[in-house]
Amino acid sequence: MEPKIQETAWNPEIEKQILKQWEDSKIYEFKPQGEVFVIDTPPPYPSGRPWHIGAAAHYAQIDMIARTARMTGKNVLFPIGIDRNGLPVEMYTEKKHNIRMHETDRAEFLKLCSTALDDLEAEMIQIMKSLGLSGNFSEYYRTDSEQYRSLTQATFIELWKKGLVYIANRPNNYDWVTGTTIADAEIIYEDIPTKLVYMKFKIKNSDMVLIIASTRPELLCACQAIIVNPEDERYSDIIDKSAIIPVINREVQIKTHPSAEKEFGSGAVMVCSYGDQNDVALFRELKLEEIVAIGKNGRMTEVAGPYAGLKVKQAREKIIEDLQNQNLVEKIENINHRTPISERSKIPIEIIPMEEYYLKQKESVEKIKDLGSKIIFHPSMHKQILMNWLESITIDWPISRRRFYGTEIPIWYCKKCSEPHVPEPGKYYKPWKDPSPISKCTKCGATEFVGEERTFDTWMDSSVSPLYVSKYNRDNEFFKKTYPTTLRPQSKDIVRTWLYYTILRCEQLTGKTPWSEAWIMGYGVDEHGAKMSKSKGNVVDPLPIIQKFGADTFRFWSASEINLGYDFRCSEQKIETTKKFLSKLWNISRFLSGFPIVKSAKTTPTDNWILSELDKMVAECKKGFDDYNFFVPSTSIREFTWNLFAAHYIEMVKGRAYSTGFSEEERNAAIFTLHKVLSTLLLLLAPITPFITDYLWQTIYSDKTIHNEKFPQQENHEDWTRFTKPITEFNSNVWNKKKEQNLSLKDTLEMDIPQELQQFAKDLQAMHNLKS
RNA sequence: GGGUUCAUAGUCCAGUUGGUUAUGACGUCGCCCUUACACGGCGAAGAUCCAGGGUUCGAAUCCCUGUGGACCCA
Repeated sequence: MEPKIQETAWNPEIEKQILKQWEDSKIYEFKPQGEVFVIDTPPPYPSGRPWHIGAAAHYAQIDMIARTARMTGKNVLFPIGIDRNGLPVEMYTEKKHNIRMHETDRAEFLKLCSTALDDLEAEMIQIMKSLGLSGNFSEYYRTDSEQYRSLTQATFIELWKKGLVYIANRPNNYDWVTGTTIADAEIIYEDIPTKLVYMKFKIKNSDMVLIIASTRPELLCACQAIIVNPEDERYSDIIDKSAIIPVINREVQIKTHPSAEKEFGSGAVMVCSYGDQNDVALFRELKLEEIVAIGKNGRMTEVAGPYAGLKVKQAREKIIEDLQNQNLVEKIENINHRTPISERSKIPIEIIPMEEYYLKQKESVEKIKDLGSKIIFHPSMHKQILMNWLESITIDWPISRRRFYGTEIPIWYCKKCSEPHVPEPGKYYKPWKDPSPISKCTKCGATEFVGEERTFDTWMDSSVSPLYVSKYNRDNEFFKKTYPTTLRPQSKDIVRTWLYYTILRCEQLTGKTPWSEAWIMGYGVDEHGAKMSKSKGNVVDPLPIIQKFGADTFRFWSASEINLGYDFRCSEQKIETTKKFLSKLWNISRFLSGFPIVKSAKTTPTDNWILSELDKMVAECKKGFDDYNFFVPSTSIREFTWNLFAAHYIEMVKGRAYSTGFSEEERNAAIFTLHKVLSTLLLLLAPITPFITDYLWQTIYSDKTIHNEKFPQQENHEDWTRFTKPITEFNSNVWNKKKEQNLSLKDTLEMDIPQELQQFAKDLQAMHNLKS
């Protein structure tokens, strides 16, 4: 019989035809009936080229989850989305066009951002498709679409009406050159040479002088406390006493706090509003009253007295001069200070109190701990990241940003009394340019309004993704069937942000957890274990790799390289060697495709042995699939296929399958078993390598796709695995003997079969051409 | 500074509730066209299981201390 497969190697070009077949037959379409499985897919952010290979591997794995669920008989909703809100595209656009956001017309700037995103998005979608993702591409969503943004706004309005949003004046990172609050993510740190000034503070009612070192003497006027380490014996006498601020001549109290390092400067630290983030924390903790010494224009305010109106740097020089003139400086050291710099304007940021909107979260913490404890984490250890974060929440969530490319905060203020008004939910509002939908102020009755200009923190959008995919507020029937969703897959670095904020928001809106399971992945790092970055030049572009080796190779590499929750290494060489396994599978199939399909047979001991090993492997794989850990099935399938099935079983039954010296019944048993093993392997591999398995399945076993099949179940065979070791060792012995005697493998050899392997004797003799 | 996590051949990785000789792959070296596969087969070399201490009849595995790395937060 001619083999149905002729080619000697799998050709990844065939993937394109299979992809088209899947698309045409719509085999992955979601039906909201029966048991549903809803994935809250992370919408990737198109922040630049190339797309991170770790992200591509991540999506390959999410697809394996979707396919695993389908093969257990579930209807799977696997949405595809693109995240398009936020800072990176603004920075990308500024750089690309050499413009500044706040100096550009807002509508014009938004258009430039949108175009930039379109280009990057097109490439991402193409990669996702060619990876074979079985997601819903026909209605992929964008987080900057009218529909998505109106959901973000509607959920905000809902929370506003519940009284969960408030305005507060709190310290924020501020870039006075571009005139905007900036997020922590926009801050870079640089070592900048600066003067560390040792200043003399007099202790009240005493002759003692306390030396305090600071790089920010211009903030003396905003000093509200002095702290020393509680274990610092040098200062134990002056705790709770008052010191006189030099030049300013105001009293402040001396307190103890463990954050004062004995070794830095003199060990005593002045706490000013605000020199750095530590000051912010201390002001909050010690309940100090802030003094705003620096204005939004980057100049000293009136509280600075003679220094008012000077720029920070000028004020610093002037006050050092004055201190020296009054003999209040002990010494000045030139040091390199790790200084927070605004990434865009490259100037040191200032921390200035700003009025922003906050979403209440402190009062939800206990509720979220409770919900969080019920969510199943894969792997379970990463639940700890969430729990630790919940322990450390001390302030509410600032949600307003002075940015352009984000969802607008839907608020209009009365021109007369400034009362804020939110519109009716359901529409997408742009208060910075739309006419007010509010006609009359509810407080003073005035009829003129001014729109809010700020946008939301981008996590405000991202945190409603489960509500968006399950059509909250859009299709109640659909929502009831699909929410809470089943699974959130994401990477571990954003547990504290995306995962946490999603639980918070969904709890506030629906009272329920957004998903029952969370699947947390590590990062893709380079082949030496270092983080990939453009500046290091170690970024691996996934696109040429997928084109060169095919999606299945990439996917199998991803499955067998990534142990759930741990970081994984990306190297082209490793991906290349993975391809060999697909070759092996291909050639096994090619061999088997020459034999007829046998539905049942009376199996021999050799057959029972491999079927028993197969059964063990099926059980092993099931464990991995249940935990969405594809490392487990991919490695156990590879080992079984290569080291037992191909190396030993196929060799043992080749003679029998070709029927040389065996009965028809024995022959059928071999062919039956070969097909039984191969078809099981294809089904188990289908979620991991969907292309090659579908091709082989349709060539050998069926005229239908493999992707509507169910997983094979464990059959609880009689356990023959105790023979594995003796069989493989015996084969090895024979091969070694022939090698020692310089024999070819097909030459005859005189050798006895050991007693324990007697029941396999006929196959073994045929395999090695043994004579006893 | 707080937290999470990791440490096993040149490289990557497995190792269930402690139990004979520590798994597999890549790479290296040697031999081999054998009625699926040279993108293959067979064989070989290669490990103080990070260090120190403890528990135990017995530790890669459990406990403590330390060292080094990665990441998150401050």
